[in-house]
Amino acid sequence: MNLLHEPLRLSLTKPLLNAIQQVFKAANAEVQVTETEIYNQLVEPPNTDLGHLAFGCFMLAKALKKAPPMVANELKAVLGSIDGVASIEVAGPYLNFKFTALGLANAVVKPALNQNLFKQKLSDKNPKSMIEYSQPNTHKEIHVGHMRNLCLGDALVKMLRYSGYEIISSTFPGDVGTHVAKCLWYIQNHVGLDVLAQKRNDPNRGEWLGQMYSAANLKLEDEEKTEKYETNKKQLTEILKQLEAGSGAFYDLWKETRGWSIELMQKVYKWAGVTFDQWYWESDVDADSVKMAKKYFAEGQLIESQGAIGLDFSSETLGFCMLLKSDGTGLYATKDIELARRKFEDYKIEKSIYVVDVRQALHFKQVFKALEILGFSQAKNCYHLQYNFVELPDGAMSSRKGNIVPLMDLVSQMKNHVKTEYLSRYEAEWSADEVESVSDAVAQGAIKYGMLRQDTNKKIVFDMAEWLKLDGESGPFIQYSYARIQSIISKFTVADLASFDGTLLSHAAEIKLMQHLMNFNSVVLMAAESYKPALICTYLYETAKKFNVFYHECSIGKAETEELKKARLALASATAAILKHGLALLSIPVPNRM
RNA sequence: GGUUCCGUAGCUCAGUUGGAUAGAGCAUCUCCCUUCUAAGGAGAGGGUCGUACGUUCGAGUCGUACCGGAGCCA
Repeated sequence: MNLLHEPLRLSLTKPLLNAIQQVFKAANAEVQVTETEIYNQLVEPPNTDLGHLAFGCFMLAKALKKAPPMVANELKAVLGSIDGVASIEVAGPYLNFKFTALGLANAVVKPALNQNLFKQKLSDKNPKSMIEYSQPNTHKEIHVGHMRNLCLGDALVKMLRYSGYEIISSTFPGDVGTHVAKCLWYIQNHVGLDVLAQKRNDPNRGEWLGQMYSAANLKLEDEEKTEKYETNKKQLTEILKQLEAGSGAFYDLWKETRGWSIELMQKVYKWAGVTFDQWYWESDVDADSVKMAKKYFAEGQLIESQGAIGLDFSSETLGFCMLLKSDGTGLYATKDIELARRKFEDYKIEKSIYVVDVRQALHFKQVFKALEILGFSQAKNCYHLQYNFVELPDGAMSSRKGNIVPLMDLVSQMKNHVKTEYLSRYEAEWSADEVESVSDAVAQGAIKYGMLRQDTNKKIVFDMAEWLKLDGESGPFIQYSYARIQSIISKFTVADLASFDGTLLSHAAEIKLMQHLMNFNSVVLMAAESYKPALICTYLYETAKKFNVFYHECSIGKAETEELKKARLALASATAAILKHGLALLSIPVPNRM
């Protein structure tokens, strides 16, 4: 299925296959096992003292009708020596392999130094895919909850591209709907257009708009049971009518203020380092989606039920998927079907991934089912990557209720915290520009790592005080290790690093580090194909931890010989390269010092 | 009521697709800066993997039922 790409695992598969064939032949048994299967069954032992890779003999034992330890012994007897392997030990049902320092160094330190490690194509099946993520609404403020979506989508795009997939990234902001009407209604009736005019020159006009939206909701809720209710409702309906008609004072106001929100989105995307290949707008698919639904109804592909038009999936426990309300207007599902059609046609994609929170699970099941019924063969390759939401210690976040933490607030608090707590000691030494850029890089590390480290199906409780703690398992921990390596590299320059002697890297800390480094591409591929950026977070954290042990136990500056110093420097540089490439997959930059 | 997800150390979470002695961080308690950045390292304590059956050589991982929490639908 997947290309074999990890050289040390690969070096064991053929000898193991030969040995297995011999053992089976001697037992007059039929053997059916491939190199790929052997490759996939090579696991890491619980600790490095046992070995660097292990092969469990359970399956073979079953086929041979013998006890696993016996099979392990038989295999060892016929295995002979393998290039780059220092020892083969039997431990119960396991065959444990230890590599030589040179074998490890050649397999991972060299290719990391010359960058070849990062140029491998990891997967041979790479359907052209689109990843849609970040669907913020205009006229609302972007908060920390949106960041989880942004980080997930962005990391997936980068991980899959790294693995060899052709990926188109897209975003689908919601720039129409009742939230827009509410916001404009509040400005018109409770703030005044003169205040709005002043806001034209405010660099934070996008944020202001979001605050107006929250204020609008509070006002409307307050007045819901008063005599003002009917008036408010009428006014909102009028605004919506103008927006739909595409003309009138509110339509002009919408066009202008929509731009303000888009500015805010772009500010956030720029900070996060995110770019989209394609921007789809809800306002753009809106009208066409209704036309499309009417056409399908005319063709007899949809059914009518109590005045509404749609598809009945109740036999599949998906309920009724409404596409046209009795007043002839469309719904979210209508738009998503039209949007999906455009994605298929515009880009000829085979696979379509949606990064949207778990609350939309039923919605996407219905949409994918509808696409299938309507004859889109790509429907079976539509995938909803659902993640659990971010909430505050006192409950769910909601722009409607106004209890949100605006993303840019978190960013500025984080940057200030980094400056005052950590960077102040460099004030005399560093330029203001460097303090600024390093604090920003660390803030990105803290926020993005924090959003990605947890599995997608677990919710994140956002507590500002907790997020500002930057020790232990965190993005900055990894960045810190990287910065230390850069510091060493700049201090001890060695000519012709690539010619280091790998046999010298025999210290336990060096072996453990290399043994871990060799898994980089395997972890990235697994993370990419299972849509789990958290796997890369854990891997990089472990890498930094193992480097720190090496750092404390194996001095580079005080190495006994120049050759050993060179070899350790090569290992440190290779580690830095892996940390940098790994963090880049999570869109986290690395500072040269911090 | 139907349906999906979650339940692992005091707290927040990992657990390589069923394998070796269940691991990290935070918090608590000890050590280590005249040595390449202490945002670091070494060590200690802390577990009935929600409960009960079942599947098998083997279950935190798979199945069934129940308990508790969350989401969506009606």
